[in-house]
Amino acid sequence: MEQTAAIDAFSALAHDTRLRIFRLLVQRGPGGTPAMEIGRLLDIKPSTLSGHLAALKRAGLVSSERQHREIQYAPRLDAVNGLVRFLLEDCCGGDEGACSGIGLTGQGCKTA
Amino acid sequence: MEQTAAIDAFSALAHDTRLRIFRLLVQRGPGGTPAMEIGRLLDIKPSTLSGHLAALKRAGLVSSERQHREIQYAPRLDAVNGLVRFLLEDCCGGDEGACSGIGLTGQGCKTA
DNA sequence: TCCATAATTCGTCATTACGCGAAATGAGGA
DNA sequence: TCCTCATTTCGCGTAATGACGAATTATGGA
Repeated sequence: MEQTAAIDAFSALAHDTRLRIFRLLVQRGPGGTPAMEIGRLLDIKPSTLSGHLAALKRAGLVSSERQHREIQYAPRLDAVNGLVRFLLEDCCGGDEGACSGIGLTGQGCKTA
Repeated sequence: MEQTAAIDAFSALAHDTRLRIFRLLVQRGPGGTPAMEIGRLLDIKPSTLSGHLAALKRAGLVSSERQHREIQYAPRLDAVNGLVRFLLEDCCGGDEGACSGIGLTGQGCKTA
């Protein structure tokens, strides 16, 4: 994960509609949700939705796959993992114990 | 954590300079870093830096405390934790096992 | 009290992001 | 092949964001 990719991801999430879309996809699970259904559930116009889904995809936060006539969108949870690792890289200068007890073990923060 | 707060936090991180500031603070650790030193290390003008630090603080991502003549800024790692929890809330509709193996246990995703 | 340094506020200009209607594109079923 | 529905592209007006110099405020030492 590099700076530019992280910024793209954070930018994608820093928007009311896109954040709602992403969280909906998380709740729907890895099976995927058709674009049209997202729009129906969240009341988003097709052209607007299309742009937001494209942004989320460009940011690597969602994947898409065609199923018959519809395109299914699914969240990429590994992207979230990567973001957190990037944020916490070299946490506390590698000083074990300095950043303890935040419950992010394995995310770049070496201690629990 | 609510939607608005999450958007503020993601917006704050969705910027080259602010992301560099936050990651620097993470690496520096919870002890805090004086504002001026941040500016010196990252080559940011005082007025610009001030605005960015204010944005990060408004978003709840950093805390500040006065030490003598300087103001020390420290990262709030619990905020990162909160963001991830918010993102993954009700992951997979609560279906244990559906979202396995992403290494985010305890972050809102119920399985490992 | 006075000064030097730390940090913030303000104003301006340039750049970019959003929403959405209308039109175009694309894929699959009959 | 033709038709229909799903999705994308384009263009416009509007609104928000960012950088930074200059001026201002605030803090602690002499």
